[in-house]
Amino acid sequence: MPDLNDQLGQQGVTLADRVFARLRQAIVEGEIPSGTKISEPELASEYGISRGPLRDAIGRLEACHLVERRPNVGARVVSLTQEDLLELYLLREALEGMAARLAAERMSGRDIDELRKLLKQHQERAELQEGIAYFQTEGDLDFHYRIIKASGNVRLIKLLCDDLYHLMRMYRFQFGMASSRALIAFREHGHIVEAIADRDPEMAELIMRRHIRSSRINVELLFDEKAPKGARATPAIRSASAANGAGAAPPL
Amino acid sequence: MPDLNDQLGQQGVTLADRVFARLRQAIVEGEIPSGTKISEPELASEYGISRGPLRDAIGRLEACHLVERRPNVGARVVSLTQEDLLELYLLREALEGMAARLAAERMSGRDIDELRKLLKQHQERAELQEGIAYFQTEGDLDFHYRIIKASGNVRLIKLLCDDLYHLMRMYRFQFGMASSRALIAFREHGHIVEAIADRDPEMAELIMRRHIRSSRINVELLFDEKAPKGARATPAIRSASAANGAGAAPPL
DNA sequence: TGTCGTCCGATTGTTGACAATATTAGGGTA
DNA sequence: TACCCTAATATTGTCAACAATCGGACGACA
Repeated sequence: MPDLNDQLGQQGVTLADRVFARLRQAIVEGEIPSGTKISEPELASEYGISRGPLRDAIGRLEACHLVERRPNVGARVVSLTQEDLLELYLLREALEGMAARLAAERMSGRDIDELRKLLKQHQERAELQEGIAYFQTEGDLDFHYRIIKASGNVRLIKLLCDDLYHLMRMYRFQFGMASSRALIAFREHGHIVEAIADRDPEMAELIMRRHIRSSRINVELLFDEKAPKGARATPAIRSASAANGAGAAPPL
Repeated sequence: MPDLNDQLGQQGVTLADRVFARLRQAIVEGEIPSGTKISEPELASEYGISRGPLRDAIGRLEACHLVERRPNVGARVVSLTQEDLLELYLLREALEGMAARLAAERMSGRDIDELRKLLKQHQERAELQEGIAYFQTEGDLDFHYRIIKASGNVRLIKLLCDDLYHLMRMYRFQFGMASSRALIAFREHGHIVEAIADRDPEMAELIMRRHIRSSRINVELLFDEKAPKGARATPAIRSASAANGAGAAPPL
């Protein structure tokens, strides 16, 4: 599982960079639950740094919509709403459809082979775990991630990988994923690869869009049966290491 | 011409907010040319503020891709490349196509009338100036802006209006706009409104996508004849008030 | 003469203290 | 008892100084 956006390899890594990456992971994985107030003095002392770089990091979190900030009040971890998730799916449908089309046009033969290999790995793992863990292990996001990168559109890649996908992961950590669609989704992935291998951009876009649309509708149904009215998200997974008072946090 | 994103009306406006808005405008409108190094001490003294909020503002500029930052080196105003502009158009095609579809589904009748009125105003002005100034006066962006907002998709709106559109404006200030397409574009706007008024989402998306694609191809041709090889942008418009040494900058 | 290494200056990253604002607790009054 | 006003407290926004890093100039050496 390659890191979603590896900022390794670049030269200088500042303090704010590290605390940003760390906070993002903590938020996405639910260690800091939705709606939590981000206290600057508290976090600063926990990480053993000053408020300067911390504020910088919080600013970046705000930029990718993981926290919301109000002047003179503070920042809170975003509260994920049903509507927001559906909007996210609509966006993904348009953007990843485009990515699939571009990938079919520009992806190298070697990368297509790599993609096939990835699916084969997923298949073995999926068979092993009887299809229940395809989403949880993020094999799904990994697949989508590769196609996005294969699009070659720098701005599209940044947008999806740096911003939207962390939000998607956050939703998955909170709500879990319906495993009923795992097998279907896996097959659809296969069809997408086929379309790309056939160099059929329109087909690749079509299937990708349908793929994401199906996911969205599945989520909609899930929401409707669980919470009839558009209710806020109540965290399902608990923080593993949120209650470890002071000390905490290995050095950056 | 309403402000693209009015942060008026909200309560507390911090120093960083104001300097951010100001810097963004200066960059977009070419007052601070492409590729310029952003010197923190210099700007801080010019605006009469400390480096703290200034760094915050620069961070936000980086978030919307108006400046690029390297650790321990500094920030530079982005250099607009031909490839980047074409990527931008591809993104717009997907996103605004989606916006037009959603607008056709959800726009209120009253807002449609408003949109018609806007086009009528544009027509009068366009006739007055013989079609040459449709793009320059940003009537074009204004039209697109309304449809985006009418989509009702909060995330889509933020993405397009807060980030991508400032970049588009920056390109227009640098390269100017081909006025040859002004009349055509105006007519296409009319068709889009008709499709929306007909509550025909598919048609609205189709026309919007074609509209933006035509613009892109027009830009491509323009680039090809001007600079055969993918050359960097050389600023065409000069800063009006860049040379006013010290003093400068009315208070924030 | 060209290249490498070192040093210096300047800029950025970071820190801690100060000022301004919002939240909350408490008391007074209708 | 409920509501409003006031004051205390804590948090955020801002500032100025310190430390770390980078870019360029100068000079030594092949």
